[in-house]
Amino acid sequence: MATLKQVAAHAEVSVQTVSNALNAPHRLRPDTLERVNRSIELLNYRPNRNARSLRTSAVELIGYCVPDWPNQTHLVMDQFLHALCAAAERTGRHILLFTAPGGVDGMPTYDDLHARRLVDGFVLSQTETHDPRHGWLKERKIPFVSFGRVWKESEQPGPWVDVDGATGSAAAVRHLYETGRRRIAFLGWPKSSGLGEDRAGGWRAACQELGLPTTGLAVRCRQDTIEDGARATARLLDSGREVDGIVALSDILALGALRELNRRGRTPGRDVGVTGFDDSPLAEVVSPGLTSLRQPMDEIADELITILTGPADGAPAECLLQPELVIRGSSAPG
Amino acid sequence: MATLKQVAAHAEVSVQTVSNALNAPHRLRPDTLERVNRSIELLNYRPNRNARSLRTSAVELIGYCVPDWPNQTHLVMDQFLHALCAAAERTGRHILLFTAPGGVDGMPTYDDLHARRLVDGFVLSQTETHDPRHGWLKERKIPFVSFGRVWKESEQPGPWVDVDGATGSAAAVRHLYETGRRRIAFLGWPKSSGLGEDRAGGWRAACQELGLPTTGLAVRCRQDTIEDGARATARLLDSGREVDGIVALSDILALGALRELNRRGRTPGRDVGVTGFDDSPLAEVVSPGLTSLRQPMDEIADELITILTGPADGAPAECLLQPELVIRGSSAPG
DNA sequence: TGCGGGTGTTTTAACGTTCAAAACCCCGGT
DNA sequence: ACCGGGGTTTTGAACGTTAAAACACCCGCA
Repeated sequence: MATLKQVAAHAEVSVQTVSNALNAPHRLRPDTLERVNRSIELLNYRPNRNARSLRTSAVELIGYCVPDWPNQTHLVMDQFLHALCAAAERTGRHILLFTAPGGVDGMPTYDDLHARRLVDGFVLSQTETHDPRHGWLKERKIPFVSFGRVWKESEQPGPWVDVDGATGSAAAVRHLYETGRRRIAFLGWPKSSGLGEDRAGGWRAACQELGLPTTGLAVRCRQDTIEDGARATARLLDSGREVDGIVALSDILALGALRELNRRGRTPGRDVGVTGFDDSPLAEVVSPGLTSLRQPMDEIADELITILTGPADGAPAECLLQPELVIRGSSAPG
Repeated sequence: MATLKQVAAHAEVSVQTVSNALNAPHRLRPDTLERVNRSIELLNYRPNRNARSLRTSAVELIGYCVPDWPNQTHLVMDQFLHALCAAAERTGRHILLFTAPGGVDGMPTYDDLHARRLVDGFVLSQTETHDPRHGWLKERKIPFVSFGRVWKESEQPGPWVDVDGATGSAAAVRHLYETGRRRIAFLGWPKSSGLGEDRAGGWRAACQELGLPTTGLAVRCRQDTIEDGARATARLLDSGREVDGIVALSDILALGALRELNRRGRTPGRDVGVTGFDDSPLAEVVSPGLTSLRQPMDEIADELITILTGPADGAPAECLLQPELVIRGSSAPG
């Protein structure tokens, strides 16, 4: 494996000159640059990242804790990781994966990775209500950025990127309205979920704006399963409220709605419009296709990396992105 | 951030002694060790991994290329990544993610990561028939191990870990047999898929062993979608072959089967037994639950890491693990 | 002719660690 | 008193890179 020294010897210049050829080529005379580059090429030289990091004390690695998947099935995690990776690479960085216990118990792991200089900073996701990780990291001045807001805090402890769930479900409501629906229900999670309340709020606001009823039309599911989604849908249909549209807080719940509708011989799309959230791979693969709100993963990842690697000046960066309604058969005009 | 030097000064020993306290404590007199450890603790010292790697030229990082998800929905990728991470950490290593073009076009990326000493080696997955990556890496003596065999090669170009698909689907067949099924069909992929043929072979062998018919009972789906699975199931049911069991090559195809059965008013489990493959999160979340073959992710990950980080002696290690049949409602006795 | 000011290149030192070898210490045996 | 030797600690050098200072050279100008 060639080193700077060998390249320098071959090109008959000093080591530093070769280093400059790579990091500050404008400093070299064109002919020297040319000669050095030829030697680099010829010897197939690749800078040793460890030596570089040791000297500059920047490892260009970003830590991401791969979650434990206790309750939620996170169907878009692969999309997220791919986007995050790609975004990191666009800035010459990479993603380092690790595992850690949830909540505050995992923080020593974060600290350790940072202290031993395995990573420069962290991207957090799976943010939970009152998530303690943000405050902990901020206190210790460990660089991080969060995908997802810390709900129920007066002040966000650090920079974040998030998707506007309220506007998203409002868009879903308006879309169903445009396809002729007038009694649009909401399938959600327990009130303790900040993310859930955000999306529920959008549904309610849009309904009120359009003069649609909301009373008795919001149902909460304990778990994010097809089963619970189906049960909630059954309750709605049995309530006699003539529901003709369902905005679900997740694709999984929406699948439950589709199943229950099918079971009762009502055709999703034609009889009842249904929308999901996240545009997981499933949305495309079921039939009829599930109308869903796509999270703009590439933008999210780009913003995360930009914020994390940008100048760490004063005010923490905050970025709210809009989801995109992907229309499929489940919301076809009735 | 404390360094060896500072710890040494504090403990009034040489730098090397502190290093030894960490890497070869048996060389120190107990009282010295004690004193050094106290200083380490007090100064909250953490060894700098970059300096260490520079000296020892081992980075303890393993590269994993996060796939592009063109066609297949890889629902168990998160499980795999979590297991891989955990296994790596058990040996003091970590996983570094990166993206690369598919096939041979991506190889320069692998080479680069290795040459610049960002990783020690690679874990490959998503192995395809005639996958060129294995040969390429082997030729250049870049350490790697593959999750998945390279199908259709006389000789496997390098170490691998894989799950025994043949035995897996045979187990599914036997299970359906035990629950009273006698006409068991197979939902598969095109013949070009090595993995598909492996699983199909197991189904055929088990049926023959049990004296069950197979003619006309294997159906191939172009794509791994619920839609295609449903269509294939429809064809089977229309063929007049009195199918009472379906072994599907993937959970997605199995979901298609469940849907088609429901559509025709036939209850999965009671009327027709259905099994899937991979035990993806969906299997648990649908109703009735989908009987499926769980890949032993923790074992797989452990073997991958063991092989990759073990002694690189002569014969390439090969390891075939058994999937586990997870029984749920979709195969309840009729 | 000598001097200031670029421009391009080299020298020196350092980043934090580990390896190899040398030095030191203490003890028992001659 | 001297030597040998095992256990413990220190010394010196090296891993491959970059920042900063030093140097050499050329040019224009007084």
